[in-house]
Amino acid sequence: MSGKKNPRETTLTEEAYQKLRWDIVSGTLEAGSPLRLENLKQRYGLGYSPLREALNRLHSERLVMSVALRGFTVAPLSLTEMWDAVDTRIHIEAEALRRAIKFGDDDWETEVISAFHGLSLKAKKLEQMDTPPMEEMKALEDRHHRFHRALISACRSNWLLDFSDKLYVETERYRFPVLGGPRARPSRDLTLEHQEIMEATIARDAEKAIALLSRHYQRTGETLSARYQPDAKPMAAGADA
Amino acid sequence: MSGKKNPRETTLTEEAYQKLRWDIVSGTLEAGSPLRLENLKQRYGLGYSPLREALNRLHSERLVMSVALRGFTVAPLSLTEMWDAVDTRIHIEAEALRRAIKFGDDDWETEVISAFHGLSLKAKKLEQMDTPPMEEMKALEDRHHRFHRALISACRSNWLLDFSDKLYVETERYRFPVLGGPRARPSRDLTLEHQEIMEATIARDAEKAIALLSRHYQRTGETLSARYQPDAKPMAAGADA
DNA sequence: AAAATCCAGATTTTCGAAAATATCTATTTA
DNA sequence: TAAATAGATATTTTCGAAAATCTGGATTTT
Repeated sequence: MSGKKNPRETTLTEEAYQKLRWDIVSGTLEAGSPLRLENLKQRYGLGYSPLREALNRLHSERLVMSVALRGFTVAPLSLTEMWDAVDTRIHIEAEALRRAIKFGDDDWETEVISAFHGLSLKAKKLEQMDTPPMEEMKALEDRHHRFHRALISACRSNWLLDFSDKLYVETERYRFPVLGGPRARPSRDLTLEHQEIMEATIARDAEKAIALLSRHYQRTGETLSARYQPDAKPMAAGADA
Repeated sequence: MSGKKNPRETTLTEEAYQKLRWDIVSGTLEAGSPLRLENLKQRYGLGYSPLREALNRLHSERLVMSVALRGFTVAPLSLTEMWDAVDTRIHIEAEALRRAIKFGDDDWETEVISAFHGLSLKAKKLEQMDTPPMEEMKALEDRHHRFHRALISACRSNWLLDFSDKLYVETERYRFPVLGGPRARPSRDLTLEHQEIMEATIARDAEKAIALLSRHYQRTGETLSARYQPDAKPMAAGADA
């Protein structure tokens, strides 16, 4: 049932990319650790070519570092890099949201509402579970991404959308351990925050929607900071790298 | 003298990347045309692996399109894409320049001035030539990039710098045929524009510098539009793709 | 005739061996 | 002893053949 039939459904490069990406974002492959091709070949049962192509793609997304002739490593985590991603994301998506609110049509509104619902349902479901399985975490991530993408999807700029995606990937990595870690989501109602953003957007109140979205990201950054600061271990090299 | 000794100076992937990139940006490889591996293998005398890796890298920079199992093509040109790149660049670099002016130190100022001089000298030299050789064009491009990069180099955001680089590559492609084409640079003194930007920046007048930089990019967009509009042929598929 | 099926030929993708390069250890030299 | 050199090992990079997949045209079926 799981779809691993013989007739391949996609390229092996794509498979390698998805698996590596997940293992990095989820922390299975630790930040900073070297990615030896022989290891990966064993681990995923794939040849050199698809692995290299996947690693190069991940390099362009800044999830892995690469030094010519010296191979690949999982990109390090650092608070300053995290904040850079958060700040830049606010700058990019504020503009994108402004334009989406200006240009968005009925289909866009529908997609925003639909994505919000899909997200909040899944979030409620996961909240009630003690230890959600990986599959569910992944599904939640997908819906979260879909919602934020939907908000700005009508901005009519492929470049803004592209950059937003890049930054989503980056911040996903920092957010993940928080979600999975000590289930402390204190004094914060994410679903409410999403709902308020959604409502201001649909109401075409650009300034309010932008302010709410910015605050949403800002708070996420603060949560991550608080999470990492006390226990500096998981971070690669202090908060400076 | 040219450095093609046996002991390799860099990876073949890098070599493939540089050559392909240049051939695309300069228009030698026409927009939209297919990039068959067998051809490229002949053309550059390289094997499949380095070529594929280079093509994937160019794909992530949007210079080539890629469809799984159907190979690569040179990315099409379109006016709307060009304007998207220009507008996004203004948005990104305005913020980056604001921060650079805020944070920049003495070294930064020095680099900005130095880069400006390098650029204006080379520009003056090229202006006096009838048909500048490719090498000189390439050198001018490098200095032009160096100048614009220097302006924002002190912004303290790797993401803004990264995005700016991406957009530079994209716009370079559209700018190139204009430079090489009918040498009509009517009523426009690029060196003066650069100088004004540089001076406002060094004077730490953020608003003025941003306004000048934005206008600079805006005008470039208009020049390119005017260049392409009358003769719609060179564009890939109208102005909509 | 239109749609569906099947076959070459062309092209991409993948593999693992071979070449190139880096890294580590032992040995020599100053 | 410390620095320099050389050799052995580990790792990445590159190559071209083989496998998988697509494309377009001819043949068959409805």
